[in-house]
Amino acid sequence: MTGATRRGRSAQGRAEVRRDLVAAAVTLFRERGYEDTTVDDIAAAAGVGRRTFFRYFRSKEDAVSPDHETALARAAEVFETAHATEPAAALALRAGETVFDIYTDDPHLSVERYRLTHDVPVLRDRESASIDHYRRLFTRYLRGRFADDPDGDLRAAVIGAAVVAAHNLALRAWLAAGAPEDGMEACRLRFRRVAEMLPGEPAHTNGLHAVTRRLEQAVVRLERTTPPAQ
Amino acid sequence: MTGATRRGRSAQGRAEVRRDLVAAAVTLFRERGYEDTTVDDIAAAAGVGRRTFFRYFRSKEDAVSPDHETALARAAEVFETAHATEPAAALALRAGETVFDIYTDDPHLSVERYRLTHDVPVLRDRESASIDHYRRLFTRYLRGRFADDPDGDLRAAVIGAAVVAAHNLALRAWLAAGAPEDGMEACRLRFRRVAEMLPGEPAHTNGLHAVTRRLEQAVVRLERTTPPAQ
DNA sequence: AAGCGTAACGGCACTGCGTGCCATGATTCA
DNA sequence: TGAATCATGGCACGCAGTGCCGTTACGCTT
Repeated sequence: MTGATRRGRSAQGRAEVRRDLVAAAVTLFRERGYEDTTVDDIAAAAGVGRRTFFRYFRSKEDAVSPDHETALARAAEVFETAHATEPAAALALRAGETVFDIYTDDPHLSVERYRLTHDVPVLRDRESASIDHYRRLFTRYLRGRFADDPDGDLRAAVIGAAVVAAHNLALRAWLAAGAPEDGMEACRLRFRRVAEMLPGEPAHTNGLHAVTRRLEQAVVRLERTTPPAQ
Repeated sequence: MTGATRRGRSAQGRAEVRRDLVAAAVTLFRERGYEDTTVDDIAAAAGVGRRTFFRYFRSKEDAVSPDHETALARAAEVFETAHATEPAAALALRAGETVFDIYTDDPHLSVERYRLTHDVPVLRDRESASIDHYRRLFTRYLRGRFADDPDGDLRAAVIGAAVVAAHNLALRAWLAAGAPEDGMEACRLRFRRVAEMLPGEPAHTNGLHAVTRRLEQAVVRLERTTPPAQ
């Protein structure tokens, strides 16, 4: 298919060109290296003009992780449409799922992207910045939730950073293992374990110790008067 | 001072040129905007050639935060020379101090830099990547510490991300307030409060939940057979 | 004091990214 | 069939970053 025959394509054609460009970029980056691959090379490999490449991607780096904006928007939608009574932890899980979806769509391509972002410093830094967008989004939401707490800002920052880091750890472990189909459940479980490590509600955390003490005393008191059942 | 008279300067001269370039860059970025300022403009404002700019900074962005490598190296030295018995929290505080030092050296310039990284998306993303270097450094160290723990990786990721986020929150709050001299102590205190929100030793944390569960079950069991005391 | 090696500099040319502009060809709709 | 629209390719341009080279100032030796 020459460039001429591709002119004036439909929306379906656009999606196809986009896929071709991503595939060409990822392949060339891994074969020749990121720095030694020019946009001309990518465009030529995909059978389009150089100018067209920049109509699909804002930059050369964008061809590696072009779905970031979409994923971020979806995650933002989760927070915006969330009911105020939904626990923050559950919300984080739901938002995390929307991000997972982006990767499970095409596991093989996701692994290639992961390797690139792992090996090429420029792409690694770019991904750090992308991930920080999620952190900011989540932290901003939490800050609103914790507005009444005395250390609300700090709690929001800590929990936001921790959850995003855990999400990323789980995701990267899955990708590093080659993104096996039966590994996504372990990935999800791993992500969920972050909840155990988070500081709970301040009143709740402090209360937890108090409750523990109170229960211990109650048990001691009761067991002193009554033999345990069974 | 013309370019000709500046040739063949000493090491002291180099530091001076470096300062001039940073000052020129920060000033111009804030006056005309980052995108509308070229490297030629910066070099001309500092009285040196364009080629010389790139002998002092790897990129245009580097002129805004040129001390990142130094700060990262100092923080790394803290971890490398740390004794194995020093608590991780104390270590984080010490490493955080070395980073604070970079900013307290020239508070006014630090504020200008903060505003730039706050306003210009490109610089913001770049700073996200820089901060992530600290996170990776700290997380890597913690992973070694928690190597024996079952969820060591996750704990390292969570604590590393949380501590760096807290450090950044405190630092940015201080900078946003104009970096007052008497505000650094509040900044330090704020940073230290992160320790209260961190997950403790896994045995401790899990134990707390386990104890709670066990006690609750005991109470239910006992209350089923015996009317509550009092 | 003269000479020499070194270090820093400025200028030039080049590659490559990203963008504005415009003509061209395909598609869709009236 | 003709007009409007959309996507494309090509061209030119500005700017970032790099390699190369000639030049100049400094420090050190003799």
